[in-house]
Amino acid sequence: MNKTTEAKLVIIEDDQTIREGYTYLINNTSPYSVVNTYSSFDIAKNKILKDQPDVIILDIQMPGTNGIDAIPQLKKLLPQVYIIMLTVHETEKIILEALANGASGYFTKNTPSSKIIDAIKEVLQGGGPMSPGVAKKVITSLQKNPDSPLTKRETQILSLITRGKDRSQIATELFIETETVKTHIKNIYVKLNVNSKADAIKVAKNNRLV
Amino acid sequence: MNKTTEAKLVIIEDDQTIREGYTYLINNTSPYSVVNTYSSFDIAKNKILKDQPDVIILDIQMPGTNGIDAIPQLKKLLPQVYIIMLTVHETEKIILEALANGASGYFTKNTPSSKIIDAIKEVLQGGGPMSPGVAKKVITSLQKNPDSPLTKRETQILSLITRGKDRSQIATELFIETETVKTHIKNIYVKLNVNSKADAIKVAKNNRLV
DNA sequence: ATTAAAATACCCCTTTAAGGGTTAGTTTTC
DNA sequence: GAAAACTAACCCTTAAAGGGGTATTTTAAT
Repeated sequence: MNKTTEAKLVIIEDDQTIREGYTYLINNTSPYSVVNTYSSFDIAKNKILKDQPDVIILDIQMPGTNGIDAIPQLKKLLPQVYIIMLTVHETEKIILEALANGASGYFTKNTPSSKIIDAIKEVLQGGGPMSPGVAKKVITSLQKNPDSPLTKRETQILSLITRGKDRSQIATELFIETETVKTHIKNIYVKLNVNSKADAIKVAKNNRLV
Repeated sequence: MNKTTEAKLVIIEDDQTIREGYTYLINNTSPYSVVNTYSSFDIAKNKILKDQPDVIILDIQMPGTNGIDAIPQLKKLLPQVYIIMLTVHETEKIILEALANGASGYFTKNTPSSKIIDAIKEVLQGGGPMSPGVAKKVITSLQKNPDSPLTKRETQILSLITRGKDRSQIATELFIETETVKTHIKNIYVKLNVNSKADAIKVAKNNRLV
C-alpha cells in the first residue's frame, strides 16, 4: 500500500447501520481508513478538525444542519477536503445545490459499495465521480432546448440580456445599431409572450433557451 | 445476447485508424454493432438516416462542420439518438458547449476502450457517462465561490438581479422596501467595484458568486 | 431563380428604472 | 457590548426600457 493511495475518511450520516457498514467495508477492502464517524454535522463540527480527513462522505437528511448547508461549513473548516454526497435525494435541484456548495461527488444510496471505493479513488485523483442517474441530471441541467422558437440572432441577444447587458452594450458587441437590437428584443418578446426583460429571462431559464 | 442490450452505432471521426479500431472493438467485444462510420459530419448527414443508429460516437475536430455544431443537426435528423463525444478537447468551454448542444456523454481520447463500451451501455440506460476529468470540469462549472465578499442577503439580491428582476420585483419577493434593495445594491456595487447591473452580473459570473 | 425568413435600421412617443450621495434605526452574531 | 448585517428613507439626474410603426438588405431554402 503506497503513500499516494492512502487517505483518511470521515462519514457523517445519521443511520448507524450505514455508518458501520461503510466503515467496515472501507477499512477492510481498500487502502483508505475511516478515522471517525458522526451522526450529524452539528456533532461533527467541533471535532472534525482533529480528524483531518482527506475525504468526507456526507448524507443530506440529518438531524440539525442538513448536508447541503453543512458543505460550505465543512469546506471552511477543512479547505482541502473532498466531499462525496451519499444520499437518497436525487432531484435535480438538490444535486445542483450540493455541487454548487462544493461537493466533489454525488451518489445515491443504492450505489454498490465497490463503486464508493472507486469514487474515493477518483476524487483523490481530481475527478468528479457521480452515479449514472446523477450525471444524467447534471447534464440535463446544462442542455439547451433544441426546439427554441428564437432565431440564432435572437438567442444571442437574449443571452446577452441574461448577462445584464443593455441595448447599447449589445449593439456594440454585435456591431449593429441599438435600434436593431431593440427590434430584435421586440420580436423576442412577441415570441416568448412577455413584455419585459425580467419575464424574458424567466422564460429563457425555464425553457433553457440560452 | 438479448434484445434490450443490442444497439446500432455510428462513428463520426476523421481519423481512419481510430474509426477502424473502435469499430473492430465494439463489434467483437460487445453486444453493440457499428453499422457505419463516416470521416465527417458533412458526409454523414445525407446518409445517416438510413443507418438509424441508437448511439453516435462523435469527434469534434473534423473537416467541415465541427462536432459541436453537428450535435443539434444530428439530433434534428435523429431525435432519439444518444451522442457520445470522443475527443482530445477537454477545455471547460468546449465540454459545456457539447453538453448544452445535446451530447449525452463526453470522453477524452485516452479513455480505455472498455470504458467506451461501458459508456454506450450507460447512455442506453439513461445515464450520463463522462471521463473523470470531464466530470470534474462539469462539477467545477457548477460550483459557487465559497470566498464571496457578499453577505447572504447581498448574494440573494445579486442572484435575483441575474434573473432580470428589477428593484421593485426584488423588494416584493423578499418582503422588504425598494429603498432597502437599493441600499443593498449600492453595497454590492462597492464590494464588487462596479457601478452597473451589467458589470455586477459579469463579475458575479466570472467569480461564480451566485 | 425566387421567395420566405431573418437581420438590419430608423422614426415617433411616454414611463420608469438605474445609479450616486447621505443618514439612521434595528437586528444578528460573535 | 461591539461589529456586521439588514433595514429604511430622503435628495437628485440621467439613461434605459418599452410600445407603436415602417422599410431595406441579407441569407437560406426550394
